[in-house]
Amino acid sequence: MSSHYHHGDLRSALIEAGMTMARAKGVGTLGIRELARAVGVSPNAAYRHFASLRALVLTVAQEAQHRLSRAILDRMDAVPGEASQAERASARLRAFGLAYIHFAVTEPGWFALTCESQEDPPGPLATEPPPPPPHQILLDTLDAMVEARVMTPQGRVDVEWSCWSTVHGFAMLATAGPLQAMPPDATARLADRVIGTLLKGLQN
Amino acid sequence: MSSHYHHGDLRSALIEAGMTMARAKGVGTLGIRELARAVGVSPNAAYRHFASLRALVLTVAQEAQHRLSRAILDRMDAVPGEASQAERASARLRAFGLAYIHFAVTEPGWFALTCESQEDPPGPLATEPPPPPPHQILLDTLDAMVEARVMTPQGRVDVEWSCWSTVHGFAMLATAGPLQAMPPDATARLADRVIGTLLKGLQN
DNA sequence: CCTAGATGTGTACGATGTCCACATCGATGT
DNA sequence: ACATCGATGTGGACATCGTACACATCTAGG
Repeated sequence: MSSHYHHGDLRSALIEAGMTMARAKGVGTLGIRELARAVGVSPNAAYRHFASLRALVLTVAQEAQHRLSRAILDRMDAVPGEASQAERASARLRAFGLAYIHFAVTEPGWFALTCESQEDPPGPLATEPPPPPPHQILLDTLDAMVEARVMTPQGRVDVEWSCWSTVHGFAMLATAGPLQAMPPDATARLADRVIGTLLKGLQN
Repeated sequence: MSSHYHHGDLRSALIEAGMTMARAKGVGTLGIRELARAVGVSPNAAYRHFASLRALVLTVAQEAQHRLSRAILDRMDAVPGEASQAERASARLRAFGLAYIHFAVTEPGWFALTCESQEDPPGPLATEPPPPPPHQILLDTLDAMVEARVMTPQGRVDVEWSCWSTVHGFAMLATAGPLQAMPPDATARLADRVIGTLLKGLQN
């Protein structure tokens, strides 16, 4: 019989199973055997597509990072055309931070995955071109701010690390730190304040 | 013979072994069997002192947090008496951030441990009284700033989260993120800049 | 001195990541 | 049409891990 001895697209199936499992039970629970079980396949089948558990996790992490980027871009593109280019540029930076934190709070499992995402040599690229990584989006957003004259070129130097530190740090505190227990709407309000003082520090 | 069948102070020995191992090989490598082996004792002996591996790790994490607090307090106390109370208060906040980041960069294994430190019910307290947790140190430092009139009471609201987000986020980027490869002195300079823009954002 | 509790040992079980040999399938060339 | 070969999936084995259970040993108090 032409049974399902061959799965068809095991690689994608494993990645997807990894995403659902990370979302449901956290990053640490990702395991070769459990993932293979979820897909209905022998544990060793996974080794035809990934060199090790670490490689699998890294690939899933890359997928999680893509979703983060898309969430950020969606929210930034939803920023209305403000009166001035300057206002719009600032509003887009604020949207970046809020989207980053919102993603972390609403999908903590996926967010934890994005933190594992390092340089990755693995397999074939996805069908659709990957979005730019969050870091690149941030750089572009800041460049747009100096172009809109809301930030001076010398004020621009190294500020990406201020932005990323603040936003990433808040996301950490909210998902794995002392803000874990805070209700989501309160977290969102606090995030808005924190990003506000960040923007104040960036002026001129 | 009064052999070493009983170890004497196995609990402390396990904690210390956990600290050295976390420092050398990272947090993820901490294991009951390996720690017991390092102390020269049967794996199950550890269970007389800790309910589980998780409990052991949490206890070691608490010890790491104490060292973080002491490192912060040391550096803050080394801040010289400035011309004004106001300058000194600001300088102490800056010292807090720099000490936090310096600890993370020089002892990444221990810093990763402090991130696991949650509320902990475990065993007997240490002989000497524990230092206040970093969060409390930060709160006191900020209160001193409003007392020194370098910050208004309404400006004080929620700023601890701005400070902690920035400093903790930078530490994360430097130890587990894209700044990992940066040479330590460059990291220190960048940290100084980032804390600078944070302080600018806190003004008034 | 003897007994009871605290502390350490040994064995065992289930689960995991990964290696190896083998089975099965789809495409390819004759 | 058919043999073959590479890609893909299976099964079994091994070392390691956390941890539970029964037992050994030491130390303190009556």
